[in-house]
Amino acid sequence: MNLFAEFHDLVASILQTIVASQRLPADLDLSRFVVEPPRDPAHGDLAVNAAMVYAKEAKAFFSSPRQLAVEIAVALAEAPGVAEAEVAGAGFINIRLKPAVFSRVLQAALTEGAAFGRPPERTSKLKVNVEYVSANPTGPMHVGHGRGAVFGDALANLLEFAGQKVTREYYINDAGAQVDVLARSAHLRYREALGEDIGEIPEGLYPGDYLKATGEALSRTHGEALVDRAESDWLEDVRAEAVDGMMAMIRADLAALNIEHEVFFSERSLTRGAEGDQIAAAIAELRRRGLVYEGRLAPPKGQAAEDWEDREQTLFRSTDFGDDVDRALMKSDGSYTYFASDIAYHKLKIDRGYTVLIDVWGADHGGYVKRMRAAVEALSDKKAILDVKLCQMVKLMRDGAIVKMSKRSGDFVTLREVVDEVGVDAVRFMMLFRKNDAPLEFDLAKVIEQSKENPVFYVQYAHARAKSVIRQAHTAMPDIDTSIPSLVSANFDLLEDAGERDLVRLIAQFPRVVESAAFAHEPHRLAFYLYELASTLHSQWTRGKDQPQLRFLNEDKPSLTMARLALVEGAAAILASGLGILGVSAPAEMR
RNA sequence: GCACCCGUAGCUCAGCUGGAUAGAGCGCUGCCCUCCGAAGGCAGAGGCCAGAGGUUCGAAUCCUCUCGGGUGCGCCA
Repeated sequence: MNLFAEFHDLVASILQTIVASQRLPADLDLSRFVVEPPRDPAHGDLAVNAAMVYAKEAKAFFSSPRQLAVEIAVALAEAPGVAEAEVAGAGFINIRLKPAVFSRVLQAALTEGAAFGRPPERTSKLKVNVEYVSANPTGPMHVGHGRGAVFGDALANLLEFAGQKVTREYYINDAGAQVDVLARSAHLRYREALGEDIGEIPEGLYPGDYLKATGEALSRTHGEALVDRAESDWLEDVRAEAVDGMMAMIRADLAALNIEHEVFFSERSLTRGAEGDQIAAAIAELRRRGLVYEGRLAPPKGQAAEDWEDREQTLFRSTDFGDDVDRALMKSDGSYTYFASDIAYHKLKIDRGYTVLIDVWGADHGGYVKRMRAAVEALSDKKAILDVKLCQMVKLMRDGAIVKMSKRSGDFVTLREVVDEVGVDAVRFMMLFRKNDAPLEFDLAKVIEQSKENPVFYVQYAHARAKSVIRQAHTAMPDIDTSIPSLVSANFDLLEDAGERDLVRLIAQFPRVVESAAFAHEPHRLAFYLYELASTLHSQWTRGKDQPQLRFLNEDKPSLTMARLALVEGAAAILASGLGILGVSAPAEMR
C-alpha cells in the first residue's frame, strides 16, 4: 500500500467532483499536484498543494487559492482515516490522520514484507533496457567501472521493484582497433609463455600482467603453431580467444559484486551475424528518413588540428535533434565509425520493443550523449526515450590519503582488489550513497569501520539491532509470540511516543521513496532514505536509555511490547527490503 | 571557442519531476554510559543556497547572463 498514492487518488476524485460542477476546467491535469510529508511534522501527516497548483484554473470560480483549498479540505475531512484537514499558508491543505491509518501502514509493512512498496499490478509495465558496465574487453575493471556497474545494477533492481520489465545488458566493444591491440599483446604473452624472452612490452601494447594467463592458454591450445606466422594469419583467432578471456575475467569480477547481465551483446556481431550487416541496415533506415547526407564539416575549434582533412563524408543529421554538429558515420578508409555501430545497436534495442533505454556511462563520455539521443529519437519516431546516466569519477582513498593509480604501467588498483579487501556490501552501498553525477570519494579504511561514520555499517547495524531486539524479547519474555500474524494483531494505538510515530511515518514513506527514485532513475535516494530510517531507529533505541519506559521491551506491559516489536519488525523489514534492492545484505547480527 | 556536469554550514554531501522556518554526517561547544547491543546519544553554534536579472501565488530547484571548478570536443572507443 502507498499512503501517498491513496490520498493523491482521493484528492483527485474530490477535484473531479468540482470539475463536474463546472467550476474547474474539464481537461484539468490531475497529476500535477503532490501529496507529500510536510516539512514540519507539526503541520500534520500529509500536505497537499493542489489548491495552489490549480490557482490559475480556479480563478474564475474561486476568489483565492485558499477558497479552493477550503472546499477540498472540507471534503477531505469527511474521508475515512482523516482526523483533521485544515488550510494553511497560501493554500496548503494539511491532513492529520487517524491512528488507524498508521496501523494499516504497519500491518501492510509486516504482511506484505518484501512486496511492500511495490505498485499495484494494474500499473502498466514499461519495457526497460539498462545497459551498464560495457567496459572494453582489454583488461580488468577498475574502480570507476565498478561505480557504473553497481549503479546500473541497483537501478535495474529498483525499476524491477517498481514494476517495470527490465533487461540488464552489456555491450561488448569487440570490434575496434583496441581489440587488435589486445590480440597483439596477447600474442606477445603467448611467445613469452613458450619460453621466449620478450623484454619490455613495446609502447602501444597493453603491458598488464593479466595477459600472461591468456598467453599461456594460447600456448596450450596452439603449441608453437602461431609463432612464426604473419599477423594476418593469427590475428582473428588470437583476438577472439583474448576477448573471451577478458570477458571471462570481467564476468568473474562482476559476479564478485553480485552482478549478472542477462544479455551480452557483441559489437562485432553487428556485421558478422546471421542478420547480415546491421550497421548498413541502420544507416539505410536513417537514409530512408532523409537524415543521412554527403557533406563537409567545419574543422574543430580551440585545439590543434594539423591533420584535419576537409573532405566530403557520410553524415547523420543529428543537428535536427538538438546535437551541435552532424556526425560522421563512415571513416575515410570506408569502415564504420563507432557511432555508426552504436546507432545500429540502439536500433536493435528499439526493435526488440524497449520503450525506455538507459545507458550508464562514465562522465568522460558526456560529449557523446546528444548524438546518441538524437539517433534514438530519429529511429524510434520519438516513441523510445534514451536516458544516459553519467557516473563521475571515484577517488580511491585510504585514511584520507589518495591511493595513487597509474594506468600507464598497468598496475592500477583493480575493482576486484577493492571488493576483496572491503567486501561487496561496502562497495555497493558506498557507490550508491552519492548522486551518480557527483564525484565520489571512496575511503578503503572508513568503509570497514564499525562506527557511525561508516554509513554501510550504520544501516546494516540498524537491521541487526532490530533483529537483536526481537531475539532479546524471547529471552526476556519466553511466552511471547513474534510471528507476523501475532505482531499484526497488536494494538498499534499504544504507539504514542513521538519517536515511535516518527518511525511509522518514515515506514509509510517507503513506497513513495521507491516510486520517486525509480521515476528519476536515481537509486541514491533509496540509500539516503535507508540511512534516515536507520538513524531514526537507532535514535529511538537510545532514548530507551534515559527513559526506560520507552524501551521496546517492557516485561510488565506485554501489549505495549507487542506493538513496539511490530514497529521494530516493520522497520527491519523495510531495511531488509531496501538494502535488497540496492544489492546489499541485511545481516541479522554483526557481532 | 563550443557543449555537458557541478557550485548549498569550516569539510564531505542530501534537498523527493517549483512548496511552508534550507537538512544530515564529520569537525567545534556543552551535557549523558550499572540500563533492550555505548560499535553511542541529546542539545547548541555555524548559511546572502557562487553572483545578477527574469518567470509566478511561491525559486536552492525553471530561464538568461556573469564568475569559478570539472569533463569532453574531427574518422579514437
